[in-house]
Amino acid sequence: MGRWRPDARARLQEAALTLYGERGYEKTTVAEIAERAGLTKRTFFRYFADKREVLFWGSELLEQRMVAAIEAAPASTSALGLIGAALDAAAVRFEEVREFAGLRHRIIAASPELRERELIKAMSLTGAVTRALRARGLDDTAAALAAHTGATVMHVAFEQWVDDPSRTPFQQIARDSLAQLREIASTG
Amino acid sequence: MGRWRPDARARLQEAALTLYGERGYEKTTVAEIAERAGLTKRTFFRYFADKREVLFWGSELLEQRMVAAIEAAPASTSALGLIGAALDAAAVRFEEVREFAGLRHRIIAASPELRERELIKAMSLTGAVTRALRARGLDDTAAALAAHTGATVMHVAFEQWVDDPSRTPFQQIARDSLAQLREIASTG
DNA sequence: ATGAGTGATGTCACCTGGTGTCATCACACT
DNA sequence: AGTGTGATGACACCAGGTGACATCACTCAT
Repeated sequence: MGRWRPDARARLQEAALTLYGERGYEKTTVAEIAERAGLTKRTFFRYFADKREVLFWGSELLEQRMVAAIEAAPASTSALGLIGAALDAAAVRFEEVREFAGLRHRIIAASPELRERELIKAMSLTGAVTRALRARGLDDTAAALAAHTGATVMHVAFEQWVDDPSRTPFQQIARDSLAQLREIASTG
Repeated sequence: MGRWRPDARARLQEAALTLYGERGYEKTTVAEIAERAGLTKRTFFRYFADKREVLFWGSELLEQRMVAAIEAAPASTSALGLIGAALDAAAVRFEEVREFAGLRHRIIAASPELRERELIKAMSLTGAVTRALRARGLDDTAAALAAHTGATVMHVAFEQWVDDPSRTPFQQIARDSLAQLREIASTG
């Protein structure tokens, strides 16, 4: 073993998730998280900008994958087709973290402070998707509308997926939701 | 004059707006705001739940007025017509506070922490509008879609209105934006 | 092998947001 | 005159967050 136990960041994340789950976010102190990870409060703040961010580390990865999926789609793909590709990429990521997704989601839902943070992350993601769609030739309005639509579908599908006991894949739920929305849009 | 100078809340709001504008949100302490208002930090927190909330007090009023407008619309009004009525109500409110709107908007835009708070307020508003639309007989999906659409239009129109030197009324900008969206939706 | 970095961590002091608790005191009401 | 009452002040305290500096195992050039 090296000088320090490795994976300090992962240990902090795990400790935080456990403690937030056991006592709730507000009743957990950063010092407690750090102690459980065998570190100090100061080190916690070297890895995470604040007490909330420990639950959101890795969200850039989701963003990158969705943007990459949009960039990689065939040239003829329609706007909603691009959204579909991005949602498929999100599905892959979600399945990777399914183990923690339910607990994490419940923790966030229970705290206004964490919900605020989640919202701004979602906005950031929508902005990135909008830019990726513009880069694919969509005009500003169409890109923004499509990105927001994708965000709505992702949100709805996630809620359905996250605590689904039958473990239906996210991809399937998202595709169904998107198809449903297509129908509403075309018949309304 | 009574025992205390009246309008403690308004004094705190004004002091906060001024100081946030002069030094920025993060470099202003609550103690400074309170002092400028002739009060103490403890009293600040009796009027406002936290340092951010002082900029958002009154947002329930906007919500109430928009919901009331939806409730009061003629029975035959379409979904987008209800959104239009809600936007008209918002316009009235915005013109009432136009004097402070620009500064307030710039302060919020400059601080991630304040943008988080603004987002959650917007979500709360969208939720209230969704419920009001459901109460008017729209099904869940249609209500949510219409409310989100309204939120998008309001956001876009607000950005255009808030620092417009020619002082175009919000109502006009919002109506134009909504009409534009109707066109996009019907031709797309 | 050795001595000078290097980088992750610890230590400590500090500021500020936020809260609980009790004191104060002008006013109102009896 | 006496008794609330309600807005405010005073004070102590906790926890999130930061800056500055110390530590110390490891690396690498000489």
